[in-house]
Amino acid sequence: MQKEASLFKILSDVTRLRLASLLLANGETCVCVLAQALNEQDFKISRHLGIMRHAGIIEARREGTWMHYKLVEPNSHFEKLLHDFLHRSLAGHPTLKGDLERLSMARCLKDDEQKAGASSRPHCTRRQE
Amino acid sequence: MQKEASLFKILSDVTRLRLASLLLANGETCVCVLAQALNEQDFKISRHLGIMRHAGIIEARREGTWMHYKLVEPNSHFEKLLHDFLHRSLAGHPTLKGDLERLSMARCLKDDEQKAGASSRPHCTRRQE
DNA sequence: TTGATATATGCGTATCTGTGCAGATACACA
DNA sequence: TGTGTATCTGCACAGATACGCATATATCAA
Repeated sequence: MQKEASLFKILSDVTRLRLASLLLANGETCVCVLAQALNEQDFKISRHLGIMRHAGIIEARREGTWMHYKLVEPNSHFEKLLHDFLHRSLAGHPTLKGDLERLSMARCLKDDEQKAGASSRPHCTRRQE
Repeated sequence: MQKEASLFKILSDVTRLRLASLLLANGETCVCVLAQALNEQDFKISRHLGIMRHAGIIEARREGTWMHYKLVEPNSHFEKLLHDFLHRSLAGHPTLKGDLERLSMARCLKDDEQKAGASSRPHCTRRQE
């Protein structure tokens, strides 16, 4: 039962739980977007994503300088039910709603460059864009 | 979302996850029975029960020298779904089956007294007894 | 190659966590 | 009151964890 306990440990940190909720609700998402959605430092998000990735619950896809993360498809009865549980129990959670709100306005470029260049460079691709 | 993460932290320890599974499957249970079911030292079980009790997920009832613990009735949507999830995902788990097997044979008295006195003293009450 | 952007990681630190042991506490009974 | 059983807890220790900072790596474009 150590495997199940380890999965709970991954979700026992608020930052990771918010990340898991976001990836569950938004699908594959870029690191910079996740950092802005959670309003946290890039390196902090990156570190937690690394922990989740090492645990095998998310996977990464590189696209240029951007890294996109998404939840791994459940490969056990327990993981399948865990996904369902998270989806049902956290949908509509105030924290998740706030994170999704910030996510919808997130851009990869720094703010000053956005104001100056007006998107002369490409943004990282996001779902539904 | 800190509250939800804290609940996951409670379940992130194997001993506590096994205890939660047992209480979910067996209902109110005595400490000595839980210790024998998990094949662990009494004080270790007691400490983890204390952590779970302090977290508000289990409650205690004293009966003489015996303490009986059971899961608190879920008082939120999240907790309700969590109970359902644990019930569905861990039912039939090999670890839980083994723990339930030992639980069914557990007695409160020390082994030597059992052999000698042949149950001249009462056992702690258990479900379905 | 140089510079810029995005992401990851090594390190030191402060804090938390689980464990085992010894001892304390609570209760029942004589 | 004293003894025995069941349960809990103070303590020290080893190991894990999250954090912030600085730096490293990877990729692209000029």
